[in-house]
Amino acid sequence: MKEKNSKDLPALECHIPHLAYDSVIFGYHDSELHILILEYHNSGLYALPGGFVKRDENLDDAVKRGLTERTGLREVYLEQFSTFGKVNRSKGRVMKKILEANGYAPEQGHWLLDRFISVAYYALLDHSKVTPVPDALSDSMNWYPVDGLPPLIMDHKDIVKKAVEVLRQNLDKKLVGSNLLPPKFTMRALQQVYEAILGEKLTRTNFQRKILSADMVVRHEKQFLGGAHKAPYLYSFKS
Amino acid sequence: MKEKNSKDLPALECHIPHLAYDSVIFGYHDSELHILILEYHNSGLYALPGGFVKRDENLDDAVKRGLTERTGLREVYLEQFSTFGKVNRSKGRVMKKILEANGYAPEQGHWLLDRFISVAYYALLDHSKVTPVPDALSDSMNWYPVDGLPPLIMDHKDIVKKAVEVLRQNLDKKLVGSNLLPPKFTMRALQQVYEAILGEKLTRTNFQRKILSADMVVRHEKQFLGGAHKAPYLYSFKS
DNA sequence: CATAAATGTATCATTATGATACAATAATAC
DNA sequence: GTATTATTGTATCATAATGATACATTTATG
Repeated sequence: MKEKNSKDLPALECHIPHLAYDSVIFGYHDSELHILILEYHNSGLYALPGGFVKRDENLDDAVKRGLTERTGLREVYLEQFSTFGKVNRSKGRVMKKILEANGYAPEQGHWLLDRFISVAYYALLDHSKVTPVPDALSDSMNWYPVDGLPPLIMDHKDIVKKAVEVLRQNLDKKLVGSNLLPPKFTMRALQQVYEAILGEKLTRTNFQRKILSADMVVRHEKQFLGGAHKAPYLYSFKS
Repeated sequence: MKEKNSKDLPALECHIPHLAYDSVIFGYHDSELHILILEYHNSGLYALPGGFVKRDENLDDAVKRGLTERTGLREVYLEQFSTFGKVNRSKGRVMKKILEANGYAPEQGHWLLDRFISVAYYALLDHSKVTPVPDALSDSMNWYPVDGLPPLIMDHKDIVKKAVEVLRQNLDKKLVGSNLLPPKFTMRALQQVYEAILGEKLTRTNFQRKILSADMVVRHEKQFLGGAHKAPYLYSFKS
């Protein structure tokens, strides 16, 4: 493979050095919570989708920009949850391997091989609306169940772990369910989302009582399709 | 005043550019929650104590280092709570004014006048153990009640607001009280800490029941001093 | 020694939560 | 058509958590 010029890589002049972001992008399908994971070209390395912050760009906007590029979606629910700043979290070695596997030969001291502090965000989105777009260095970006992730580079496993913890904590405070489901859904679907996030079974009747008494959903017409049983109502989130 | 040489300022070579931290240092006294605030020399400007991260230093360690320098304490309870990254949060103007008021004349484009992303931490400590040490640019560092802060530079007011929100959320999950009080304390003192943090009155008897049933404190001997009333027990936190 | 002030505990009412029961109903099998 | 089955929506009971109140206790003061 012909060596590519480093000029095709993100340029230091445009970006804040030593600063990156990583996104834990949650989606729900098949009764499981999933995350989007990048696979880098020719390297067998897996990572969270992330990126860099432009010098004249708000941190939040950089993350939104990356998210839109990778998923095709705008207006995604996004929350910053932690910043990872250990010296040894950055591995110049790993980054070099990824770049070389893509045909680049970054010179010694290239800014992408430096130490990076990473601000971590999680996103919640409707799995069915996403068309994953891998970045320039990656073969593919695919959904993996949270409990069945491939080995990830650097500290990305820790980042995911923390994201899940924070998501669980926020489950009752924020409208988590509303962002992972289509606009209308059954009570059963919502319960399965909660169970997937919490990793435990909930009692159906008490869950229903809790959701209804929390006054967070409105009830719509009944849904008549497939299932030898009473038709469930459809619900949607308020506001 | 003779102009000082910029070489006395923190050097770019040693530090990660565009990255800072700010600390919201909580202490409790006089039934109120207080924060340590710096007053810069000759400028009438007030700010949270903060600093920069060395190129070979863990982010957490940089914050601990700064905290020890400002308070004289080691082993302080410290928690990262948010990272502030808006482009317009940094004000080169303000930083320039502070430096000039200290006799420095930073050249155009000096790194301290750049845009900064700031990782915010809060600390909890025993007010009586602290000896505040202002930094090189500051006249003084003093305790201010959270509800009576002077006007702060840049977005420091937002940082404090967020810190208080997170502290309130964490109040029941983490051992907040144990870090703001001396090792032994009365139930009344603990209740006052809770009330100061939450900004609301609690029912004494129910608070006592809650703390005792949470199994977080051990009871010691009674305290016989000052007060025309039944002597209270002293308690201390477990673990 | 009576008083005032605050403490430690008990108890009642109310609310929230967990567990169980049961009628209603849409698709399927016959 | 009719019985069957799986799931839904709701009600209800028991238990736990929380809020409100009562009261005896005890320490310094006058």
